[in-house]
Amino acid sequence: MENYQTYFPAVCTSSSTSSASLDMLQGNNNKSSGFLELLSEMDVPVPAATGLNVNNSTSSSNSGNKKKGGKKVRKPRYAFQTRSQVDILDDGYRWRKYGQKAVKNNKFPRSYYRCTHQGCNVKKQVQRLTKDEGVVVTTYEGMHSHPIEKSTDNFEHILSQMQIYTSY
DNA sequence: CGAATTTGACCTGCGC
DNA sequence: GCGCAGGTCAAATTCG
Repeated sequence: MENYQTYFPAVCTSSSTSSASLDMLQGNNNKSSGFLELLSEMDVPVPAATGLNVNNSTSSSNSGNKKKGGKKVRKPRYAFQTRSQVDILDDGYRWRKYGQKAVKNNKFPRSYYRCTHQGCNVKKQVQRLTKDEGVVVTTYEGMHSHPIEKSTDNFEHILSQMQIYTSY
């Protein structure tokens, strides 16, 4: 649950900015200092652990027994703002897309990904700024509890790939 | 043939 | 209470 800096070590060296929300990223506060911005974690109200609410009309007569420990679970979210032409920033894990929705302020839809590893409920969403087509905001949610499926050698390739797209 | 993606429907939280 | 916006699921489809 510690740092996710292992994702982009070369990038995370940038100073952590003040706690900014996604709304600021959407065009309001535009402080594009470098080519990447790391957002701090922020508390997000999470309904349940896995949140598997079956919306079945059949036998969905729940007595309303919702588990609540009383402790507000804050889910850390890490947002990366990247300059890239491609939305698929492969960080070494396998992701399965489970949704895509259009955002109000954005022309481009937001993609929702989920880690395919069993028991790993890490979520990721990719959003593109309507103002700058080349800017992609990747938000990670949760933490991985398993090794990367790909070799780190490939990771270097990814980094170089990012730089290639970045240099444009 | 299996796994991943697509896409519409559905649910929930929030504001008015 | 209703409507909007965001988030998720699940059946069908496509790709390897």
